[in-house]
Amino acid sequence: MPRPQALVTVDVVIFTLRDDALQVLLVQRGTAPFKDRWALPGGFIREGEPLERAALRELEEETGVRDVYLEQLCTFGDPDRDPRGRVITVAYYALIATDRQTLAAGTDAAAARWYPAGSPPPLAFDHREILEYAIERLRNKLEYTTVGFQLLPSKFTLTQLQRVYEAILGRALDKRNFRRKMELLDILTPLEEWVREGASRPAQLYRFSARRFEKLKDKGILFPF
Amino acid sequence: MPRPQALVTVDVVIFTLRDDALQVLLVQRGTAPFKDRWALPGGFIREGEPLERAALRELEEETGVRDVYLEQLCTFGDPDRDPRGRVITVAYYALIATDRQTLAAGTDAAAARWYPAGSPPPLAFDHREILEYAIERLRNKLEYTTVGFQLLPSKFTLTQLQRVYEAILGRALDKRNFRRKMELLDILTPLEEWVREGASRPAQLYRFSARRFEKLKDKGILFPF
DNA sequence: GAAATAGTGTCTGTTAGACACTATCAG
DNA sequence: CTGATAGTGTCTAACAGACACTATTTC
Repeated sequence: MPRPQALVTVDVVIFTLRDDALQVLLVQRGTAPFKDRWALPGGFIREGEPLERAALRELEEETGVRDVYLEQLCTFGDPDRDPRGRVITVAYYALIATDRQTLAAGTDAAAARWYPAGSPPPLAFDHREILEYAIERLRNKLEYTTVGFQLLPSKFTLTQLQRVYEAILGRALDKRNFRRKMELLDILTPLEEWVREGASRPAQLYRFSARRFEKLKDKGILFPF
Repeated sequence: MPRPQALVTVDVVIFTLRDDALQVLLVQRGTAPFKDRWALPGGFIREGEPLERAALRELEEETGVRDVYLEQLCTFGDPDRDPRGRVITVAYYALIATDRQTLAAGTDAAAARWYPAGSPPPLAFDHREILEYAIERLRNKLEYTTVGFQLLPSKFTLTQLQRVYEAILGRALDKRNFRRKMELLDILTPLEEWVREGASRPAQLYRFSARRFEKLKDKGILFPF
């Protein structure tokens, strides 16, 4: 029985929140195939390198950030997805907090840009498909996990948190209902700090309480959005 | 930059329901490594073969069934997960209806057996991990999709359907609440047929109505288990 | 005091979960 | 009539969703 070898890459869909919109990091390809096209950051795995570590490496090369939320998404392996031959890619997605989204000055990031996740430019390979799948997964995860907090700084206002949910879900949420649910979930710790956005009443800062969330999970309580 | 080639396999976690318990198909390995150990059905992808088609092929080789529910699970690629070298496996899981679970007479199935999914024998490679992950995924999917129906014949009784949910969720459900929810979801079509299990009152047969389910999905209504 | 955002409470309809008895069949 | 499984209804507590005004700040 034949055992064809394959090349293996990892691609990372790196999300962040900018201007109250879900955005994704894209890099412009410098070489063929798809030269000059935009693509998801990614590359070949190295000898002896675990898949997730390869994804973390690509992520750090492009953004300079570490310790971020990273999760495997799906594997794409159509025989003709890459004109160079049989290349199988394991896709990951990552969430970058708004206060950590500076791009690395490294060589790889020469042509890297944030794009609105919902309206990217034409993408190389099957990266459009990967991106759409990642958005859908993120939307689902938002409903029963706390991934949303990964997009915010450690201290945030309730309005900022609501913006995260609205940006990902793609619809407006009622302020009072949103706050009531957060109150009910009891996973936020209010801080004795306030911030002011322009000329208006200051907003109280909160911190995510992972410990309380663990208790909720044990009881099987899920998020209600 | 080095581009190490890798061997790519697919492994399939094939679930079915037997004796009111969730069971999984395992095959006994005939060759090293892990000779004589039980393992998930799977094997190397072929030249030009898409991943999902490879999984379907393995599935059919072991069970003889086609047209079953199959979904990609996760990809495992630790450098030392296979002593033969860098072997990356794309794991799938499949659901076989109780009335289609006859094993193929083919060569591969020489040593194939159903085992309770929760208490398998020692497994080769990292297959134990793959199996546990598949069970968790199935449990989650049960709550917001109709995968449960894939484990039943096209005609089934409400009690059979409840057994599916109980087997996968691992807990007893209240008969009246279960039936009320199914009634409410309105995705079952009652048939004018009854079956008798032993010496008792006959039970009405139902059929899953995929069309009504699609309507529910459009409205964003999910399953309430 | 005008503009801007933060923050707060009630009502209603739906649903989840707990709970026990009658109906129909074979032997 | 016994044993076995099918089938049925109510009450309560929790939650989702709709909805509008006051509070605090800058300029």
